[in-house]
Amino acid sequence: MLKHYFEHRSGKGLIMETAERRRNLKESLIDAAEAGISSYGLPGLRARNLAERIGCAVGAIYNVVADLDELILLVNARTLAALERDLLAANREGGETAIDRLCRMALAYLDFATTRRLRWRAVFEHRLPPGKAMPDWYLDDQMRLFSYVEGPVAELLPHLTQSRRASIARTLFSAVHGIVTLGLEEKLQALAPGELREQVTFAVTAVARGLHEAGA
Amino acid sequence: MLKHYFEHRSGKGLIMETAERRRNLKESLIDAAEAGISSYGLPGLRARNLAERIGCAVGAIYNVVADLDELILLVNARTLAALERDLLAANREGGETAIDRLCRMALAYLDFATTRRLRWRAVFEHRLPPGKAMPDWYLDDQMRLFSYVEGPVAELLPHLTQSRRASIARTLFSAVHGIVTLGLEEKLQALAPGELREQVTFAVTAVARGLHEAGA
DNA sequence: TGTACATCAGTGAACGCGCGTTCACTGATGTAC
DNA sequence: TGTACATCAGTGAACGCGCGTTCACTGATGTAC
Repeated sequence: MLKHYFEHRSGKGLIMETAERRRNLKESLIDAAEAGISSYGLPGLRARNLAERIGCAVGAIYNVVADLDELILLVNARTLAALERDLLAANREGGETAIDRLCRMALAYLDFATTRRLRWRAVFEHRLPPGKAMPDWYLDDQMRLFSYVEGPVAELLPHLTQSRRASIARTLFSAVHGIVTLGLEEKLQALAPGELREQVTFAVTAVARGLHEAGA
Repeated sequence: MLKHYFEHRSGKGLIMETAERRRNLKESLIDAAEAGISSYGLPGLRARNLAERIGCAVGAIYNVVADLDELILLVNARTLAALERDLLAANREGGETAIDRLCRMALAYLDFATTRRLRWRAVFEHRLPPGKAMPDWYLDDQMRLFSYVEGPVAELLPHLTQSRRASIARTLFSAVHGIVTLGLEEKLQALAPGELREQVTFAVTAVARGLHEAGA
């Protein structure tokens, strides 16, 4: 039946009209959700709001997405992907030492979090209701971020086992995450803009030096 | 008028009957709020819930507290005070090197966060509505935590300026905070219990060594 | 000490709001012949 | 190509819920004389 449909219409440029509209709707739904979160954080994601912004009825949302939770996950996945790009770029950029590359990645993380503060925070603040479990693809997206730090770490300490390297990469990532998180926390006394950058590079180089010394 | 009241009643053991009941109510209100948050996080704090738990009417809450937000702040202040005690104890405990003491404090932080996970998380998750500002006493409570790290840091690097020392202390604190936060995040792949402890001491010693080398 | 009055802690039903989600309906799009 | 029918994307009013907060009321506690 579906095959027949394909054959029947192929070549007319009208294939899957409605399926395409569906995709477009989903796309602009995510766009709108992203915009809302970027401006107001997770509370900026309201069904009626989204519907108004993309010009559809509230009910239409549920043709394309099961939940608002699913929508948040989709937005967060985008955020993770964007961060991933920035980290990769920072890692590739130049041919300096591993420590330099680690610093650049850490600073890229800081920049990302600074410029997309609310969207970035949503990744950590959102929690699914008690019953539901995170889909695997999302968990993979998260874990992959840690792995980008492994390259420079391996270069710095070539004789590490795989699991040890992964552990150190995660530690390094988490430490930078903490400095960025508390540094951007407006509940705390604000840091001078440059000071935060300095703290990040300082911490990364200190750890790296300490590692190097310990590894030797 | 109030004086008269004091004189009139003094020595009867009935002084300030109602004021005392008020204090008691406030106390058990905070207790109940703390219990709710400890079990269910911030969503565990509901007016009707609290009233039921302490056996009073919903309205009574508002005789003693302006807001549920104020109540959350009071609970968080308690949490910060408890953490403060643990950190101080860890700092005082023994007479070893500064690095050892830093590690013990970091581990104390980890233990605290582990055993009081939801209550601890509430400190970071709670946000006041856009209009309201954090009271100063609360901000002080938060900033004071950073300062406990300064002692060992000063010992490690005696020639630092005051502001540099404060900055390094904050960085160290934040790094540990990040490792603990992501390590306990159940959204992420769980770490083996011992591995997290190892990561924390590892990071602290690495930074301390790096610092020492840089300072020399 | 006793009495008349004032205060205000404590009550809990009711208010008001915001929100996610549903569902009976409609009409445009797609299908079959 | 044309026609009758089926599907299902899209609609938006309505449902249902949970919640913070209020407020008219009551009675116990405190005050004045």
